[in-house]
Amino acid sequence: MPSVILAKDQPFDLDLSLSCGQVFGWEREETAWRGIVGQKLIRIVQKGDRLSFSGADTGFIRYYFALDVDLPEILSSIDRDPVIHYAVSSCSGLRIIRQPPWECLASFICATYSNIPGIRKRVHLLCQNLGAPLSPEYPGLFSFPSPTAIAGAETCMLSGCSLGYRAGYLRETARVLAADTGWEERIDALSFPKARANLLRLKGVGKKVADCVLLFAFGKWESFPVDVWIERIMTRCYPECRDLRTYDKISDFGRAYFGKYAGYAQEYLYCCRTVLAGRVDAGKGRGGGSNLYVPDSQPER
DNA sequence: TCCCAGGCCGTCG
DNA sequence: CGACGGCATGGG
Repeated sequence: MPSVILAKDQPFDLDLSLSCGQVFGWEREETAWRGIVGQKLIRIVQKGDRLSFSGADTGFIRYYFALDVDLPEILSSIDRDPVIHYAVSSCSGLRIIRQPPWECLASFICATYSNIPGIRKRVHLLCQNLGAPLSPEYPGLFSFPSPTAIAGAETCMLSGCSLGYRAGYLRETARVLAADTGWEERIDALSFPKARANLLRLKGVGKKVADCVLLFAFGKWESFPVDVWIERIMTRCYPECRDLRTYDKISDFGRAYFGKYAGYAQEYLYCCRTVLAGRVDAGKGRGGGSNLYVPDSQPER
């Protein structure tokens, strides 16, 4: 089984990176993770500084998990107050994965107004219902369906993926992109704002989805997606955001404040969302209020 | 049972 | 612009 040894000064946490809500096509097996990326069926396990894997070559693994990125350098650039410092300290080794654009885009179209387990279910169903068999070696495992496969899917197959009202958006966007080979290269070559405007023309793609795709698939690390959790965290922990009520104002603040790696800051904050939003009790009891482990909600800086 | 979830779209001031 | 209702589904 091939493996890579992580550099001592380049932390990486596989579990954290795969379970933090940036990617939805991976599942835990007994000891390892199993993931479908493109046409690859990848298994990977981490033991300390050793990453052992199958189904892909070393170059792909290093690229996909962004092991070539100087993480400490990025984190030192965003670590500018007690709030983000808490998040950075709590999520050591979290890296932003480089996802294939279509899988990422389609996943986040399916992600709107849903929780993470629900998104994972939809992604899994899409693969099972509309994906291509990976190989005779892995019966029952299917790739993420291409735009063409989704555009041409029987309505009942698409509806059977628990997509709800998102099914129409996904199908329409799949239809447009199936006829637009080269869209990935085009987006990739554009600046962040132009790429964003381009993605916003697609059905089911609003600011949040566009920003997630730019961050998680196109390496536009200044992107600062704002979901309900990030909105809570920013308005609660950052006085400058106290009264900001629109998406763009919060996102623009995040980008201006954290700089060109604002997306990393966003992801670390998101990873600590229940604590930083003051909702440790969410789902049980009355929720809200507890400040366990939370740095001062109005940090002096 | 209830509330909420990595929101978007159409519409109306 | 900004605000607001509707939307389908599943998880806790």
